[in-house]
Amino acid sequence: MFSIGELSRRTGVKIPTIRYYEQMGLIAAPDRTEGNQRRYSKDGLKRLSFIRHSRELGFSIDEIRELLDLSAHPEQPCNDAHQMAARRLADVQRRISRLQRLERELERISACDAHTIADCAVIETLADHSLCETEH
Amino acid sequence: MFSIGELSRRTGVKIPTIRYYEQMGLIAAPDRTEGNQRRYSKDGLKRLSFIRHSRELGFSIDEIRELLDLSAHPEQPCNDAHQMAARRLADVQRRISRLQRLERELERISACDAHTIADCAVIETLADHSLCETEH
DNA sequence: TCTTGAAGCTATAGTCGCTAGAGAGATTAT
DNA sequence: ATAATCTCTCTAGCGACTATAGCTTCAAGA
Ligand SMILES: [Zn+2]
Ligand SMILES: [Zn+2]
Ligand SMILES: [Zn+2]
Ligand SMILES: [Zn+2]
Repeated sequence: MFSIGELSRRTGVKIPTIRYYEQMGLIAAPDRTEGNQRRYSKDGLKRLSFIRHSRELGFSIDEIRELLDLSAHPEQPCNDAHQMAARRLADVQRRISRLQRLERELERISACDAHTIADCAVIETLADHSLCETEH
Repeated sequence: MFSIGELSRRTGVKIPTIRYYEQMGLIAAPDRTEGNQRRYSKDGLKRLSFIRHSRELGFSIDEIRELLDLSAHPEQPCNDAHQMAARRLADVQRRISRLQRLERELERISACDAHTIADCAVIETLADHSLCETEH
């Protein structure tokens, strides 16, 4: 049985975040001591680790709720899980390409060799998107 | 003189967002008609376009405030603007590499060829980060 | 056993950058 | 004149936390 602080240390999830997850119904309300403090089991630790890892991979709270439901039914087919991973992947790829376009523009404007604002490529570009090479 | 709706159409910034920017002090409160409706000038249009483009390139509201201040002083040196662009670029690059690590992991787990949750690589990986190839 | 300091409790509000809705008043076109 | 569309203010909500205040409980050392 761990206190919330120990659970936090073991999972890397901050204490207020653990309480927030409890409120959101992602983790069950754990048993309490006589003095009303939360005490977690190994299962609680596993569940929170699953949540943390899913968050790190970019799943939303709602998606994690679904993933937790899936993982509780080992005999079920895993198509749904595959679909969710595929959606996540597609989203990550969209973001990457958007950021890469930004990267190109920022590199371009960072190459400004003017000395005053009046001629600065950074300021000029911000004022006029048609100076950009790509859409964003 | 444009109404807020016309300003919105011309800049692509939604009406509530324009009012929000006014409240945040990014744009000055414009003149009003007798009936209390906002009327914008060409200058207002320019300023909002600058803001929109800066947002698209990823600058925060606070950074945009600084950039607008800079652009109002054409005779000043532009080092500050360069520094801000460089910080933005570095941040974009950090995000890209983080997303690329996620992309690799998501591609890996999406290659699951199991049929049930019990053996599904997606669920297994979420439960255990040590199955990952990279940090994230 | 007592004391002290760390840890935990609840409840509320704040973060960022918007976005949505209600209910009223203004403007424009026919 | 009337109807359709716009605009007004104000308030609340989004997601995923994070911070603060004021209190109570726990655990370890004297
Ligand atoms: Zn410059
Ligand atoms: Zn641009
Ligand atoms: Zn699978
Ligand atoms: Zn991992």
